[in-house]
Amino acid sequence: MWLKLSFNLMENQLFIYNTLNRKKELFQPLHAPLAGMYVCGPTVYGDPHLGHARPAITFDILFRYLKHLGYKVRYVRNITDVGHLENDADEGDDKVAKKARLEQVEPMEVVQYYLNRYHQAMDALNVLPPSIEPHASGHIIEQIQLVKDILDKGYAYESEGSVYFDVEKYNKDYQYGKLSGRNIEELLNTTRKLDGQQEKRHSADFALWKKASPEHIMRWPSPWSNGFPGWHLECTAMSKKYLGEVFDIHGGGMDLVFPHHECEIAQSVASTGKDGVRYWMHNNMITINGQKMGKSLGNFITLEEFFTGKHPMLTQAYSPMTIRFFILQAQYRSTVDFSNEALLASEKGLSRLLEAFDNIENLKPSGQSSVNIQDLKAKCYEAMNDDLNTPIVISQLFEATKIINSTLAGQMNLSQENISELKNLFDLFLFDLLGVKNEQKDGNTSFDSFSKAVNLLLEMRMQAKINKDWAASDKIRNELTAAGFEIKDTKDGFEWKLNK
RNA sequence: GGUUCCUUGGCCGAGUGGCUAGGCACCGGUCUGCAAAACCGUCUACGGCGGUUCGAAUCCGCCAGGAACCUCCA
Repeated sequence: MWLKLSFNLMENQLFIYNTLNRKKELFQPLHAPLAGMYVCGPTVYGDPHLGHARPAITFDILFRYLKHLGYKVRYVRNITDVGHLENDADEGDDKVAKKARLEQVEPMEVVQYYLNRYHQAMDALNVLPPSIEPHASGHIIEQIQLVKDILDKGYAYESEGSVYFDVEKYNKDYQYGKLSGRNIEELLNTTRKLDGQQEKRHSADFALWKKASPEHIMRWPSPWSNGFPGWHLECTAMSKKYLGEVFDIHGGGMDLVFPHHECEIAQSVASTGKDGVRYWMHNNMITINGQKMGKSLGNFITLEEFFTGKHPMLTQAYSPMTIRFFILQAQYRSTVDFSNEALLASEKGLSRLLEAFDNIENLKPSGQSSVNIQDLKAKCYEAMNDDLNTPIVISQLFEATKIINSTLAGQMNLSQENISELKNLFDLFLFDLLGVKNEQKDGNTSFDSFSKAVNLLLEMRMQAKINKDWAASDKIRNELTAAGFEIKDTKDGFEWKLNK
């Protein structure tokens, strides 16, 4: 184990883009072979949409790759179930509480319902569950302690039962805004005049603890009031609890850079004096007609709608693996624009890869070969090491596909060694690391008998062809095609697959 | 208005100075009873204008267009 570990870690130099300095940096965990990563999970008050799939899949790839490199990874992805206000200036309803009131159920029923839906969608997308999935509501004690710590250090103040982070004071001692590149002094100077009605000293201050209004149902006792924690607090408290005061990677969507992650840094530095996070990673947005797909814009399509095709903008249903592959065909820091055309292209491309993989077992080895599969593999590693450049990995798999198909067509020769290398390449990169599932074949126990029946029909068709009974032959093919099968004639017989 | 970033062929998307990914679509060919699939080939782009350089999609400047964040959003 140790030999393998050191080999992998030595051979692979993973560079990741760090939002803190906008550069690709060599990943060197604090306590190798341990690696810690924390990713902002969903606020569970609505169905997960395509946008939620992006960070989930992006950091799933990172999780898988780090493990493959030999790290012992602790992956924490939180569930926000309290404290996320729908409006802001730290005013307005809690998102979960509002939904609960509208649907006349317990807030935790809302949370459980949408969390289940989220898990189902992630499972369909073959996103591995994180090591720990902590709920904000389950860590109120830790959050209260964090507020106390920040108060003790003098970077927060109490105001009418609520506690706010003192951004101005913090900025004098440290630098608020270094992640997002914001010059907070300008902001402070230009917005100094408040109307005096507010509890906050300054509009840039953010809530650490909010006193609950009488009708607010989610509330906990604290030294300051019966209330609830501010949104930014949970991530700092829970990452510290499970990963330590300083840990390796923090991920999330780019839209969280400011204010959420900026505030996390401030909370961490204010309470412990240390920058909690060494590598900040942010995935870009999925757009629709060039605009961010988001809840507030109302232009989102839920994952279930993609899987069922039931949305006016969708011309068909798309399998979870199509969605996953579509997302992986773009580098995670690029925006990716949704369209039916693009999704359809991914669907076809993916099925071509999977067919090629299935055909590896049909390859006949021949003595001489001129291809170098190890070279493809090396390029895949190189791409993964370059800030998880999955589109390049995929392009290499298409190169492999070309080799497989050309060999099948008798235009190329592969040695037995080549063939097993190809199998290994797909197993490792397509299935293990990119996390694609071969859906048609996986775990379908009735598939065998089903296959036998289809094979029987097609054998009858072969017989008809030999008898030059084209009417019978075409009838079988046409009916099967109409039933959703795709039939191919080959040199020695036939192949078939079921579309969707 | 401030901060950050983007603009690549019909579409989606890689590519941080020379070796000009990949997918999908289209078209032509091979194969086939006819198809389909597969294979081969074709199409060779970098928003505009300047600059640096022997050489730029890639570096610099200006202009145009777009996006994200600056309120909640992955």
